Amino acid sequence: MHSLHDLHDLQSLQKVHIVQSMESPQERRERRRAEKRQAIRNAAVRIALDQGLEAATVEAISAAADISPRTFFNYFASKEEALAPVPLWTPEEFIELLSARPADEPAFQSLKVVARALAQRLRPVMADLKPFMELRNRYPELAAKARAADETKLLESLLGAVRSRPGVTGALHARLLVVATFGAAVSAVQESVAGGGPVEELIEEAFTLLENGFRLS
Amino acid sequence: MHSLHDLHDLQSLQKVHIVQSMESPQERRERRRAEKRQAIRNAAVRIALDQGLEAATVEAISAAADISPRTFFNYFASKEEALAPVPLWTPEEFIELLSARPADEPAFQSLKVVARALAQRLRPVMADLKPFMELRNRYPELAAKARAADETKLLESLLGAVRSRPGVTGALHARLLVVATFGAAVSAVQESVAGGGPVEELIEEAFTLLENGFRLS
DNA sequence: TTTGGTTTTTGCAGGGTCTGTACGGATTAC
DNA sequence: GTAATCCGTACAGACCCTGCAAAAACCAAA
Repeated sequence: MHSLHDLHDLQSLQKVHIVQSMESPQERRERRRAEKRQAIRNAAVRIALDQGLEAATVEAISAAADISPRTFFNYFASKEEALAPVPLWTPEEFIELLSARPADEPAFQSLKVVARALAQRLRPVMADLKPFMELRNRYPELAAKARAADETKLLESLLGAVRSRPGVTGALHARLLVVATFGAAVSAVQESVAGGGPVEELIEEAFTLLENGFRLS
Repeated sequence: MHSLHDLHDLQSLQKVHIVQSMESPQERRERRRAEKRQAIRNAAVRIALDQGLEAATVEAISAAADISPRTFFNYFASKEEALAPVPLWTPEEFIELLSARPADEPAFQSLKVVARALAQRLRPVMADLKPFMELRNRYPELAAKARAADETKLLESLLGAVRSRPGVTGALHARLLVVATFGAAVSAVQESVAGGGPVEELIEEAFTLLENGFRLS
C-alpha cells in the first residue's frame, strides 16, 4: 500500500541522512521517529480526505503506513491526534513566553507581544495546515478530541498568569482577556490558512481590533 | 443501585403527573423520555463525581439508572453527552434570534441583544450547572467531545450571519466578532456558576468590556 | 563478523464505546 | 379485545485503545 508520497518521504530522508552524516545515535533515533510520525500522519490525512473520515480506521492507516495497528499507538495516543496538525504552540511555551514579560506590564500588552513572538515561529508551518483545515471543515467533530484538553489547561494557566496584572479589574475581565486574545490568535491563523494573507499581519490586525473595541461594529 | 435522589425525582414526577392529569399520550411519552434522560444524567454525574470519571462506564451508569447498556444509547449518542449539562442554547435558537434582528443593525449590537435574550432563558438552569462545572474542572477532556461539533457549526453560522452586517470590515473582523462575543457569553456563564453573580449582569459587563476594547489592559 | 545489549515492533488478550438488527413486551388506537 | 405502534433489550460485531511479553531490528564493541 505504498504511495508515491511515501517514497518521496523516504528518499528525502536518505538525502538528509547522507548530508548530515554526523549525528549521535540519540539524534538519529529521534529523527527517524519524527519522520515515521509524519509518514503516519500523511497516510491518515490522505485516507481521510480521499475516502472519508469513516474509512480512516486505525487498521487502514496502519496498513497504508506499513506498520502494525499496535505500533500506530506507539506514535499517537489517539486516532484523532494523527489527524490533527502539529500543535501550533504548546501550553508550556505559551506560558513561558508570557511569564518572561515584566509583571507590571498590562496584560493585553503582554499577550500581544507573546502572540507576535508565536507568529514568528508559526510562519514555517503554515503551509502544512491546509489539508488539516480542509479536514476540520468537513468533520467538525475532529476539532474536539485531540486539542481540547490541552487548550482548556492552557486557558486556565493563562487565566492565572493574567489575574494579577495591572488594569485587570476582576475575574470576568481576566477571563475575557484570555479568551478574546486566544481567539484572536486562532482566528488569525484560520484566516491566514484560508488565504487571507500572512499570519503576522493578521495577528496585528486582530489585536488592533480588540484594542479598539467593538463600539462601532 | 437506586439512590435517594432518584426516589425524589420519581416522587415529584408522580405529583406532576397527578396535577397535570390531562396530557396526550404524545406528551406523556415525551415527558417520560425527558425524565428518564435526566435520571440517567444524574446517575452518570453522581458516579463520575463520587468514584471518578474512570468508574463512570456505560455499564455502571446503566446499572445505576436501571436500564440496559443498549438503552443508554437510545438516550445519549455518547457517554460524554450524558456527562454534559443540558445545552444552554441550541445553534438553531441562537441563529433564529440573530436573524430576527434588523439586517442593517451593527453586528455587535445584534449579538449583544441576542446574548441578553439568551441570558433571560438561561437563569432558570444556572443552578443545575454546578456539578457539571465541577466535572469539567476535574476532567478537562470532557469539555470536548459532546459540544465541540455543535459549537463549530454554530460559530460558522454566526460567521455567515455577521459578514454582511454594516461596520464589519472583513473576514477577520467577522471572525473575531463572533469568537469574542461567544467567548464573552461563555465566560459570563462560567463566572456566574463559579459564584461571580447573576448571569445577566455578567453578560452586560462582558459586552461592555468588549465594547470599550482592551486599550487600557 | 560475531556477540550481546538496547530499542522498536508486534501479537495477543481484554476492556470499553457504539451501532444494526431483530425479538418480545408494553402502550395506544380502533 | 385486537391490531398497530413504540420501547427496552439481547446479541453480534466493528472499532478504539492498553498492558504485557516475545520477536525483530538495531547498534556498538570485541
